[in-house]
Amino acid sequence: MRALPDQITISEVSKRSGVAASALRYYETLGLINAERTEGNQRRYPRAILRRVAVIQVAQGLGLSLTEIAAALAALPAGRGPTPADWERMADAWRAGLEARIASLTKLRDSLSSCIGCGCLSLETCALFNREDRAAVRGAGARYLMGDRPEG
Amino acid sequence: MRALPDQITISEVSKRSGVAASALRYYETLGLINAERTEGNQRRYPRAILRRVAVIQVAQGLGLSLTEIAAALAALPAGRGPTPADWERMADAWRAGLEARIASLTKLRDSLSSCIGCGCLSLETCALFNREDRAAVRGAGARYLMGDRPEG
DNA sequence: TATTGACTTCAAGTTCGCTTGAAGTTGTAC
DNA sequence: GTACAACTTCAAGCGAACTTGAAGTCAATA
Repeated sequence: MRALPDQITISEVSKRSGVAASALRYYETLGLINAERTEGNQRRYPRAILRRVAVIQVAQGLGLSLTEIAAALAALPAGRGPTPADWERMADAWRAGLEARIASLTKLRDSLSSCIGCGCLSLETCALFNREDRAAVRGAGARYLMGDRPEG
Repeated sequence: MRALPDQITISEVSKRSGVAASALRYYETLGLINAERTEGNQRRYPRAILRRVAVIQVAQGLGLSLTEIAAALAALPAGRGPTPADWERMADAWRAGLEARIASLTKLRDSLSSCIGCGCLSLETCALFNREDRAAVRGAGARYLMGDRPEG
């Protein structure tokens, strides 16, 4: 009565979630997930890991970095899947982020449209040069795309 | 009567455009910009370079990769700034891309909202797992974020 | 003329989210 | 008990968009 029936291997998690085993190991180094080990040091996951991985995927799809996701998941009980309440709280915060992103993209589009309309080439004074708008466009990766550095 | 008054140095371009000199040199290796050289091999730019760099910045802000921008700029006369007509053509194409991005983010937000509403945790069947939506979120960088690989 | 600051090239480093490969260990099925 | 797939760790590589550093050259000024 040692091995519970819901211990699954990394390749099974990989198959069921669509996330490569190497990626799952990588997530572990970042503290997004964790696993118990067999006597021979192999990972064994509880079934609830699938939900946790699913949430990670959704969050990534929303454009969050793994670090941000790690922070969100850190608020949850240990290595298990989130409860409906947890999920609701997270999703709500993420939706707000999404909406902000949509808003700035819309603003950007409007600027571009009016820029086309007026045929302006005095770009220096153009609304498109608003830094905030530009920063909001970037998705995952390329975090230091523009103006994020101290630059001595 | 050799040196025309509109030849500016790389540091001046950098100051006026806000783009680091190292970045300008990098752009040159990618064919985005180019410069004449002094006898001593230093770069000298025509003033029109500022408009060209400005357009690069706007395009980046819209989420285009430098390679994509290079392709767009390749249609323009040599190393000079774009004419109003050029700009209009490019901006129009870019606006279309922006609108597509806004549309998929909006769809994503709606999925997330309904997901919150129903409190669903059967994430596997959730609209948020639609790959197309997720792929559309990424901005500059992280091109192979999900599902872009052959994966033997 | 000498110095200083701006410039040059080239190679290597950075971040993010992984993948790939090497070299060795474990688990399972026969 | 042995074969073989699946696992382990660790180091290195990728791609985008740059930055940083080294080592040397050029331009302007006192």
